[in-house]
Amino acid sequence: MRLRTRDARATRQALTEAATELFAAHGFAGTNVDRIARRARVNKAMINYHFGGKRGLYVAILLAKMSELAGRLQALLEPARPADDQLQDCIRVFSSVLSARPAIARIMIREVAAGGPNLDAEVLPHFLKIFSVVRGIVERGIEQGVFRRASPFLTHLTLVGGLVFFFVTEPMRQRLHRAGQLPAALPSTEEFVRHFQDLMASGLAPERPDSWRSRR
Amino acid sequence: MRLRTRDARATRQALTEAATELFAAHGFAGTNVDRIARRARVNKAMINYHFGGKRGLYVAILLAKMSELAGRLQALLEPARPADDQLQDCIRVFSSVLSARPAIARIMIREVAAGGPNLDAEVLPHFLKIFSVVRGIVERGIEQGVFRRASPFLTHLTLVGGLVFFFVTEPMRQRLHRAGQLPAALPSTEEFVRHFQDLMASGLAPERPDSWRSRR
DNA sequence: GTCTATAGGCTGATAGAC
DNA sequence: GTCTATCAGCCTATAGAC
Repeated sequence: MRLRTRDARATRQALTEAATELFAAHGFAGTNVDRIARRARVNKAMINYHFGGKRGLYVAILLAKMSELAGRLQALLEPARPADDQLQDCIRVFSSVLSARPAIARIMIREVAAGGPNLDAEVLPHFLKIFSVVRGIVERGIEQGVFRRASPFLTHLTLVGGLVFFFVTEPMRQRLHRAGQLPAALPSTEEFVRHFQDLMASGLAPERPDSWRSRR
Repeated sequence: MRLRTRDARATRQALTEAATELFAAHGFAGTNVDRIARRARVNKAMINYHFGGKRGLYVAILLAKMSELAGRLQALLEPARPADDQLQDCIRVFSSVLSARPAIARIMIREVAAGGPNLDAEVLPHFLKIFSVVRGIVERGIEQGVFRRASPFLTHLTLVGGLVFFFVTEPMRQRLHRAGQLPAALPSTEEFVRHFQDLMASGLAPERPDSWRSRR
């Protein structure tokens, strides 16, 4: 009896992991349950038994990943620290979560590109939570005088955009790299994180006090 | 005879336009040829006649859009101007092309998320051309002393990432806005472009000469 | 909880008339 | 070039045995 429960957990996890990779690579419609089950080494009827069907499995993945990401980012805000430090942490944690499972970014961007048809009342709040984290950091940074006055929402979009894009495009970069068609060195995640932290930090820094040409 | 040719052109264009929207919204696998044909008010057998099938139509769209985008960006480099001005132009032109047809960004990001299985020897060069435009601007900016030393490739990724992400997410922002679930004002394309130009400009500006704390 | 077998719907492609 | 009719394959979901 205990063993049965344990097996069920393992079955669910195997299905989740296999489906995450396949949904990321081929999209929801492009993935068939046969392949998910084969990859998970599980009978395909288990998808219906445990998740209520292909879409149920997909939504469960969406919910689990977004709630993990939002939770980890929100934890950043608890210790009161300078906003510019929190911004660095935000980029680092966001990257670390996406880096551990690049599939998340690819699934999310597909979902958003479709207009979010599966982002229901359960998943949507996690999206908004991530925005509120970034907004909080930006607004406090402006108050503290460490950031210039920039739109929190637009800053959120460029921040998340830069991060998500890097991880969404990673598989293709690696493919081109292997094929010898990438006209640049393959950047590591750490290099990217440092680059992006620097870019956002100086991009949001207060205007230079010294003379600076005012072109455009 | 002339009329026949004219009709064929119109048929191809109607199919291309309808398919562009549907591929963007639902992906390649999530779009069926019946819907494309119905939306284009064209018989579905025309897809096979004119494009050799669903995938042929998809690849034709990919090629046309990427070649247009790459061509318009490359035209920026012809007049020799300061690199920071060219960067502003690059962001403006890129946004203007994506803004006129947001579907392009969504199709491209889906394709890249899949690892680029349809980016063949014909389409790939246009991707690389876009990179070489950005790289050229960054490298010349560093030479000219208007940019700090930043990796051209990482700069390319963050630049394109921020732009593409904005347009990929636009339909969802509008949906949330209509549903009253967007916790911020809906930003216009012009606002975004200005925000992003400012962010990249100060993010790439040379290090401040005056005293600046060296934290991190 | 797991597995097999199968039903039932949908889809892309094409043959052939015009 | 365009249209209709149709086929053959694939895909999700489930009934029912264990």
